[in-house]
Amino acid sequence: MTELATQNNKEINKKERILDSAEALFAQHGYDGVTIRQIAKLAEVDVALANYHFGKKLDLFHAVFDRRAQQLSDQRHKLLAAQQSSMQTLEQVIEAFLMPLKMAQQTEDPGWRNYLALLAYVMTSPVWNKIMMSKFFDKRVVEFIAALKDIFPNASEDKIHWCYHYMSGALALTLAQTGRIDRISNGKCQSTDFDTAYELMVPFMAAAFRKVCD
Amino acid sequence: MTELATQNNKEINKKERILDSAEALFAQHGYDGVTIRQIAKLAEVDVALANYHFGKKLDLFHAVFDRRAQQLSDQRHKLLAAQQSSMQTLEQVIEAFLMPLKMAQQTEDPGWRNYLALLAYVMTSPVWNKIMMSKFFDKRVVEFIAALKDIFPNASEDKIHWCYHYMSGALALTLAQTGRIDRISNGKCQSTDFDTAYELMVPFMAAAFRKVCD
DNA sequence: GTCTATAATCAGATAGAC
DNA sequence: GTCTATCTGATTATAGAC
Repeated sequence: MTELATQNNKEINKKERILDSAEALFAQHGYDGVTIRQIAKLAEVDVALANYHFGKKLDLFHAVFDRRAQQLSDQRHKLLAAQQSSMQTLEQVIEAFLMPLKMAQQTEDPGWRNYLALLAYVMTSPVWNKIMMSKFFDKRVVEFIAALKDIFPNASEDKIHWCYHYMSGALALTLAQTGRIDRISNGKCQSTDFDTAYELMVPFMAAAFRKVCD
Repeated sequence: MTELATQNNKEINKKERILDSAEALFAQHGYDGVTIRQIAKLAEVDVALANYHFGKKLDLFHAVFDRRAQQLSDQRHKLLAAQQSSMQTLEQVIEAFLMPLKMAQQTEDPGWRNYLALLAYVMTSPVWNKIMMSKFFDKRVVEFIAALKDIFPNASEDKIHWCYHYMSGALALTLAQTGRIDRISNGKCQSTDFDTAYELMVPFMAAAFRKVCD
């Protein structure tokens, strides 16, 4: 747990430290697997401070989720809109959808990696998905689906949606960083190798979409 | 919560009812999101009974996970071994890998659907994945990867592993039944439509594997 | 803003009667 | 096997001093 607290955390203000620590712990153990006390301990602040700044535990969870969601969603929107204005290849549309995540995951800030693991948790949870994903992300997915419809004007909507579902699952597992690919491949591949993860995902998904939607 | 308890549950013995209820609740809310008391209430048994039969909460969780894991793993092994003995197409190998899940999810028994949602929870959790997936499932994945290596003898191992990773993610999200595809497609697709989910997944994944591994 | 102290609740686990 | 009762500890949340 201590290794999650970076040295320079000490310089950031306490409110941000609470968000960072909550982000890291919620991503690892889920909402119910984390206590305010654990968060406060990791953030090296008093237990009562989380409540003072964010109110109830559930409010803190939402605050953590929302903090980077807007930023991510905006970036996605911008890239997808830029694509839609001109004729684009399937690969470019998929890349535009994945780019913000790839960028976020490759940044120096470990907070972004924690956040994306949290996003994976929310995406795959039957409970949280319904509550949280419609706030920021569903809109962007609808835009992505629209771009796909332009590329596959003759495909049935069902097929496009199912294809997106498969891609979304592959993406979620990548964000989650479970370490399973490391284990199964005997260390030949790493969950943290995002370069490869995104590089291969684009042709993989493009070929798959074409097969089903063309 | 009450709707999860089926009428005929009343006839099954209490030990099984505890497992069934724990399975349903753990799948929905995760390990930490469920209390022994909730499980007992749903199973309509006394709180102390769970402890009597299964010991600690963590032991109960393992008991739930293990109950159907062996069965699933055996079926997968049988189908993959049958495939490997003769030359097979990529589609057939993928289908052999998915078949046991498809069958389980399509059965009348809602317990199997709950179990597969639990499996998705374990697969996507950084914590539980490391503890639980190696017990039964990693071995079968290695067999599946071996079959893929036969089909793509010239592909680098890394690429095969990453492709499997994407498929595994798509599968996990399907098992999780989050209801997101229903929401995004405005009800045109359903998370519970496993016929379509598996029917489209085979050509989708086959084309994707070929693109990356050929 | 920060911390101490505490209230109120609820968790897991078990002892012991039947 | 089953249930009642209870112990122990932890948790959220907050009131109030500084």
